[in-house]
Amino acid sequence: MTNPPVLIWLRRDFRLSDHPALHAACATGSPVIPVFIHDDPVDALGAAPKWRLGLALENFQHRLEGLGSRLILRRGAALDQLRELVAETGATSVYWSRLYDPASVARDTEVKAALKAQGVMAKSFGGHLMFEPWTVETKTGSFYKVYTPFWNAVKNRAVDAPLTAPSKLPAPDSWPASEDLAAWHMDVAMNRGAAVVRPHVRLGEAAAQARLARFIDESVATYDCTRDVPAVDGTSGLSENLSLGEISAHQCWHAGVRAREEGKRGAETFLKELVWREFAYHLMHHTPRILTDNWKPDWDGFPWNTDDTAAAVVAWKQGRTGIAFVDAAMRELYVTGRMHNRGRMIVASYLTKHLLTHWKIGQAWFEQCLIDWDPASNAMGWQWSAGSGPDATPYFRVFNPVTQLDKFDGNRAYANRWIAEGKTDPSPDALSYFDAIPRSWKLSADDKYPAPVVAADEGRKVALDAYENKGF
DNA sequence: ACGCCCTTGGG
DNA sequence: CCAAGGGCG
Repeated sequence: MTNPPVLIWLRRDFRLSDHPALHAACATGSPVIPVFIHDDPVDALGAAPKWRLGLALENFQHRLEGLGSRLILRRGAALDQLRELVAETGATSVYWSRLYDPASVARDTEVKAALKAQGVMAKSFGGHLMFEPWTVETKTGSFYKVYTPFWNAVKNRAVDAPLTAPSKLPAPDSWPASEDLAAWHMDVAMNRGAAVVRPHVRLGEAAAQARLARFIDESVATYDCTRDVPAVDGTSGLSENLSLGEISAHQCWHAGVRAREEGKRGAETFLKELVWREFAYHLMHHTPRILTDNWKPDWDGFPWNTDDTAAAVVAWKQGRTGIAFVDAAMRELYVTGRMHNRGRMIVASYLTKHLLTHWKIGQAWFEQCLIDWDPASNAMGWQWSAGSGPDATPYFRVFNPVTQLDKFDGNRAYANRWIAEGKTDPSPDALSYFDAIPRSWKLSADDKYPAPVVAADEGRKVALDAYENKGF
C-alpha cells in the first residue's frame, strides 16, 4: 500500500529543474500526478499564446513520459476537475506554483479555500518570480512606482539557488483518465500559417537551457550594446520560455551573476532586464487595473482613437504603414511570434503617438500575436509607451522611427530582412510573411511598398498637439 | 520638507 | 538644451 498521491497542478511552469512545487511534491516520497486543466482562462488566451501553450504541453508530456510519469489533461472548471481527481485518485494534497494576474489569484484563492474545507492539503509555491511582489516595499511601506529605486531595493537580495530536477517521479498505482491534447485544437485560432511560425519557436526546457548557456557564452558580454540592434541576435530570447516557465528567472539570474563575476560587461544590463519582469509583476500585483485601465487616471479623457478597424490601425497590424522600422517589426511579430525589444518600443510609440491610437488596441494585438505573451509585461510596456503608465516615457518623448532606423539599423539589415516589396531579391523571411498572413488581407510581395500613413515628422507634431490640448 | 532623480529621445 | 511632474529617501 503506497502513500496517497500528490497532485501537482501545472499552469505556466513546464520545467523539471528549479521547480519548488514539483520539488516539494517529490520530497514527500508519495506518488506524483502532474495535471493540466484547460479552464476558461486557457480558452480566453490569444491565438499565438494558446498555440504556443499547446506546444509546451505536448513537449512536457513527452518529457514526463520519459521519466515514467504522465501529464493528465482535463477540461472544465479548475475546482471541479481537481475535486474529481482527488476523488478518483485518493490524493490528499494538491500543489501548484503561484500566478499573479487578478483572474488567476481569484481562482486559486477559491480553489485553495474549497480544497482545504474538504480536508485536502492545498499548497501554493513560488517559482515564477524571484521576488514575491508583496515583499518589496519603499521605506515608507508602499509599493514601487519607479523602476530604478525598485532595482536598488532588490539588486543585492539573495536569490534562491536553483533546485535540481527530480531524477524520477514516482507513479501512482493507477493513472486517472486523461483527455487527448490533439482534441483540444489549441491551434484553432492560429489562422495564420502556423507552419511558418513553428520553426521560430524555441520549445521546451532543454532548448531554453541551451539558449541561456549560449547567450551567456557568446552574447552577454556585449549585451549592453548589441541588445539594441534588431538585426543582431544579441538578446537572450528567453521571454517565451520564461512566460511558460520552461526556464526559471532564478536560473537566468544565477547565470547572469556568474557572468558578471567573470567580468562580462553586459551581464549587469541582463540582470536589470530580468528585474524589469519582476517590476511588471510588482505593479500588476499592487495595481491590477494596469491590465485594463490607464494607470494614471488623468489620461482617461485623452482623445485616443479607439476604432480597431480604422485604416491606419489595419495598416499598422499588417505591417503596411510605409514606415520601414514599424513594418519590419510588425512582420517579424507575425512570422516569429516575437519582436525585438527596440521594435516593440517603436511600433508602440508609432501607434499611440503618431496614430493617436489607444494603447489597448496595441496590447490586444500583441496578446493575439506574441508567443512570449505575458500579461504583466505587455500591459506595463504599452502603458509605458503611451505615457499613461507608471514611470512612463514623458509625453514629449516621441520616437522618430526614421531616425531610429538610421541609428539602430544603419545598414538596413533588419528592414531588408522583413520587407519584400520593391526588392529584386527579397529575403526568405520577408517572403515568408506572405505565407503567414490570411488570404483576406489580399497582400502580395509584388505590391508597391506603401507611402507612409503618417510621416515621421508629421506624427510628432500630431502627438505633441494632442498632448498640449489635453492640458498638461 | 526638500532636493535629487528619472531605461531606451529629439532637434 | 528641451521638458512635467512626481517618486523616493
